[in-house]
Amino acid sequence: MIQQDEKFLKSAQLLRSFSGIHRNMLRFVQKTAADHGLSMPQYTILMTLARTTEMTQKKIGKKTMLPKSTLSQAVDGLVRDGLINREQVEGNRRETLLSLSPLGAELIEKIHQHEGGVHQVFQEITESLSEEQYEKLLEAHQHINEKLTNKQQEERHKC
Amino acid sequence: MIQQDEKFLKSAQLLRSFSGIHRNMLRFVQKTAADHGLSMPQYTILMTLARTTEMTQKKIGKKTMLPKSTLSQAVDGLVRDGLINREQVEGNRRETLLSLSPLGAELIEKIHQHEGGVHQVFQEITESLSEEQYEKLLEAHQHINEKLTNKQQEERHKC
DNA sequence: AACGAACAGTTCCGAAATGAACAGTTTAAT
DNA sequence: ATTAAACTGTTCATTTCGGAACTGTTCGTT
Repeated sequence: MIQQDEKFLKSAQLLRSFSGIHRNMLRFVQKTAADHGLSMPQYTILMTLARTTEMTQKKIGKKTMLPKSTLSQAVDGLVRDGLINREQVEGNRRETLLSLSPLGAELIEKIHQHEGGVHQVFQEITESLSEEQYEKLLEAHQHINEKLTNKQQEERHKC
Repeated sequence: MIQQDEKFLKSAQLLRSFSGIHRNMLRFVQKTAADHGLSMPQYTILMTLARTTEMTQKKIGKKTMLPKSTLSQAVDGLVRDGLINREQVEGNRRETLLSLSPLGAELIEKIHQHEGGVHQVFQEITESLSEEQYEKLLEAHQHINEKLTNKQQEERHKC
C-alpha cells in the first residue's frame, strides 16, 4: 500500500513537471503569437506548416487536434492575411490543400529568429544540455508520447 | 552555418516533443474535467490545491498563471459547488485563503483514481520507465523549467 | 445508376476565457 | 495624519473558442 503511494507520487511529480514546463512555455508562445498578430490556433497551424510547407486541412486537424470549426476559422484568417494559400486538392473536391505563401514563410522565419521567443530560448536550453541528456530526454518523450497515443486509441475503441 | 542549422533543428525537435506530449495529455485532462463537471481553470485550481489543501488566491494565481479575472470566476464556481472554502486571511483583508472542503478532497481522490484518466495513465507510464530514465527525465525537466523561469524574469526586467 | 452512410469543411450560436475598469486594503512617504 | 502608490480580488464588456447542425463530396451497396 505504501508502495502504491510511492508510485502515485512519482507519477504525479512527472505530471507536474510537464504541466509546469508547458505553462512556462505558453507564456512565451502567447507573447510571440500576439506580437505577430496571430491567435493561438493560427500560430499552431503556421508552425505545423513550417516544416512541410504544404498539408491538407484534414491532416493539420489530426496533427494539431484543433476542433474543425476552430481550424476552419483560423485558416480563414491566415488566408485573409495572405500567409497561406488554400486550394482544392487534385481529384478530391472534399479536401483542401493548405500551403505556406512566401509571406507566411517570411513570418515563420521572423518568429524563429525572434529575440526572446520560445525558439531562441529553446535553442539556448538545448545548448545547455549535454548530448547524452538531450538524447535521453527525447527518447523518453517519444516513449511517453507513444504510450499516450496508444491509451487514447484504447479509450476510443471502448466507445 | 550548417552547425547553426543543426542546433536549430535539435531545439525545434525538443520543442515539438513537448508540444506533442502536451496535446495528448490535454485530451485526457479535458475529458476528466468535463466528466466531473469542471472547467479547465477549475480543474487546474483544484489540482493545485490537492497537495497543500490550502493556499491564498494570490499564490494560486502565481502557480497557475491564470489571469485573475479567470481565477476569480473559477473560484466562484468551486465555492458554489462546495468544493472549496473561501475565507478572509487573518490580519490581511485583501487576500483570501482558499482551502479544500471534504467534498473537494473527495472529488480529487475520485479524479486520481479515475480509470483511463491522466493520473492513471501517467502511473502506467511511470512504471514503464526505468528508475534511471525517470530520474534523468525529471532532472532535465527541472533544469529546463529553471531556465524558462529565468528567461521569463529577464524579459520582465527589460520592460 | 441510385441511395444511404461516412467524410471534409463551413456556418452559426452559446459558453468560456480574458482584459480593462473598478472597489477596497495595505504600505510608505511626506 | 494624510495622501499617493501598489496590491488583491471582483465585475462587466468583449473576444475567442468549440459543439451541433448544415452543405457538398465521395464511397460502397444494392
